[in-house]
Amino acid sequence: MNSKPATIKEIARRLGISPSSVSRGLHDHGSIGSAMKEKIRTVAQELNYEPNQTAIFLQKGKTHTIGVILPELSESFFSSAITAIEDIANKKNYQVMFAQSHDDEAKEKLLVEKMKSHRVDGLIVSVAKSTSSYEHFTKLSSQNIPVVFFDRIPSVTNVHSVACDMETGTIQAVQYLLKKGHRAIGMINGPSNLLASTQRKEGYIKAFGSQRLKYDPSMIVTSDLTENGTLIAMEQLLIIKRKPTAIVAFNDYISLYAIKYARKLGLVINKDIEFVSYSNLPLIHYMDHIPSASVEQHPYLQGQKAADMLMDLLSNKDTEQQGFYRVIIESELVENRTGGIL
Amino acid sequence: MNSKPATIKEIARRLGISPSSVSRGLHDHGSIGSAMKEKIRTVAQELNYEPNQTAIFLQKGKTHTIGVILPELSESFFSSAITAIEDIANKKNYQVMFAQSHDDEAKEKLLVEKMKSHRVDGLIVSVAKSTSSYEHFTKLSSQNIPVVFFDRIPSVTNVHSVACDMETGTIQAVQYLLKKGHRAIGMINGPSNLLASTQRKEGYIKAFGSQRLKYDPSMIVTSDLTENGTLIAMEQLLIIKRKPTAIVAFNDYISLYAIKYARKLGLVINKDIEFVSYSNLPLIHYMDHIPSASVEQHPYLQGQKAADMLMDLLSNKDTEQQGFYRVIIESELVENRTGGIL
DNA sequence: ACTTGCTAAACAAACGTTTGCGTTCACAAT
DNA sequence: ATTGTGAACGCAAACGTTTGTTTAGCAAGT
Repeated sequence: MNSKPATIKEIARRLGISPSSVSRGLHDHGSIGSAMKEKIRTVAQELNYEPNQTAIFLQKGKTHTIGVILPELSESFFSSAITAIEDIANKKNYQVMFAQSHDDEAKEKLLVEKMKSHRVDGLIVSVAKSTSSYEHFTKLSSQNIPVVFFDRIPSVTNVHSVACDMETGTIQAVQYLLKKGHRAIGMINGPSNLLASTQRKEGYIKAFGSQRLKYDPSMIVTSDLTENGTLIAMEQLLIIKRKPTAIVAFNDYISLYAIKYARKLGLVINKDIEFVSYSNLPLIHYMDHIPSASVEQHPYLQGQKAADMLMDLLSNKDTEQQGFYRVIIESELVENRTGGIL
Repeated sequence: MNSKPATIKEIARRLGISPSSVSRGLHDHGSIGSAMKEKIRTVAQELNYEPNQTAIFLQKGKTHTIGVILPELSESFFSSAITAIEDIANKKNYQVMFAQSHDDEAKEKLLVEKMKSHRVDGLIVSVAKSTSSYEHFTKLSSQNIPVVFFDRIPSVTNVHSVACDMETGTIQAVQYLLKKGHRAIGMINGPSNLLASTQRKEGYIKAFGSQRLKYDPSMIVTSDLTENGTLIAMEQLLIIKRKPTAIVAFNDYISLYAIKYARKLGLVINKDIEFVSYSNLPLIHYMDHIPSASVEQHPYLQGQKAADMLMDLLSNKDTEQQGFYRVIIESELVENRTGGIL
């Protein structure tokens, strides 16, 4: 009952043969008699033999484990993404070792060290908001441990990455509103140091351009992504003489904050003012007053691509690395159906 | 740049001493000269030495890794719980290897095997809904790999577990409604094979008993936890001559389905009918029409206790096991503030 | 009878570390 | 001069596996 797990050695001892023969017998590997092979198999069965992976890891120098570091599991974006990563990894017989940085750069660095010392074969990372330097990652790559970034990717170019292009989705979103007849379209954008903010702004401008309309720069305001910052942004928008009849919000949360504020002012959603945002959170489906459309960022797909990329890097580890993978996923506007009674 | 990571052997070679001395030097372990110790340390620094955990794992027979298997990461309950587990584990220098069963028993079994072959030191599990046999887990325990169950725990007694007692929370919930003057209180319960359902029913009955009131058995109906099943349950409740003025719903989702239905019938929430449920999901805080209170199940705390328990089992692995840990956390009613404008 | 060639198995080294047990040496105590 | 003591280190085994290199045995070809 409390016996140590069976080993190859034990099997060898029982059969009076050498461990190496047992190993070969179990692997169809080298030269081994089919009679003996059978015997080995049956004894292995009897003893309930399972290979000790730690020994194999040491021997092969691989752990068949990939590390995943991401900011917050409670964000549904990331829980979808990691589910995808897990699925792919499992399919390829890899295990996932994961940890959350909680958007703390120091913690992130610590985790990278831990992962390294656990000898993960590769790493998938979505960096913390506060992360400003990337040496801890480049150190990994230089030690031949591939790193793939996704969604929140460093602004440097010499890394492998998967990300979603917000520009196309934004163009779709604005065109969607234009087609509906809106002309005064506000945008609540995020902090300007984020690539995602730049892309949203670009998309906004291009959408207007594509219809040969010109846009009002004062219609683009910035929120620090808190509820309060969003209220301030809304005030800025609603002060404009030509009041916006539609607003593109940075994400669904921002949208909900803004909607709440608009309703407080007595505005009727989708009548006086319409919202479009990003993320397409599941919680939307339980609510009455929601953005009429949302730009989907495909978290599952991003996770999938990132995992595929890492798997590819791992299997071609020996062959000389040439350049860096850089996958861009197109974001995509989807219309929302409310889950409420309205 | 692309060099193999430094090893103890390499350090030993450079200093012309034996690997064992290096090991001791790095660990303050056995007898080692302080001068030599210094030299060892500096060389280790220079070479950027990091111990190869896989070798240590093999040598020590421990991986300092715990496995976590749970049904769905996208449920906020579980993402909180695993965050707690991760926090505790990290504090004790353990890494987390995790996987989702997606409520599929076959997948769960597979995962257990994978975890075992990766030689996790212990396992924390919240079992899949469909899981009916537990041999795959008992096999682990018998191999001296401790297993701790949390939240969804097997109905057998010879396991370690952490769970939340729904009865006390239910008593609080019903008493809360009684105190508010409600007398016709409905309950939408879950499938009767769940322990959690039994506890809810018991709590309901006890709460009435404690006020020397008697309850109407037809007030307790069952939902299969889908939206449609919940509508049927609502119909059953609203058919009763003495219509319920308040309803205790199995969880927040059920509550939201029920609220949606009630509103469709023109009922005004918290006036014509009041809801109380379980889970205390974050999404509640964004909505207008919500249960006025919710029974908190303390996912973070459950994860914490489960991790603590496992850590304890791991550190006392050698000492003979006597009995099983069984921690019960009291559920607790918390009043909700709406995040909407109402 | 002697090389060849083949199969089936053993041998041994290796992966990187830890650790019990020696060994050596210097020096103090007898 | 002998013994004891302790410090500082080396040796070697061990963890469980894989894998390149023998070796042994045996049948077939010359």
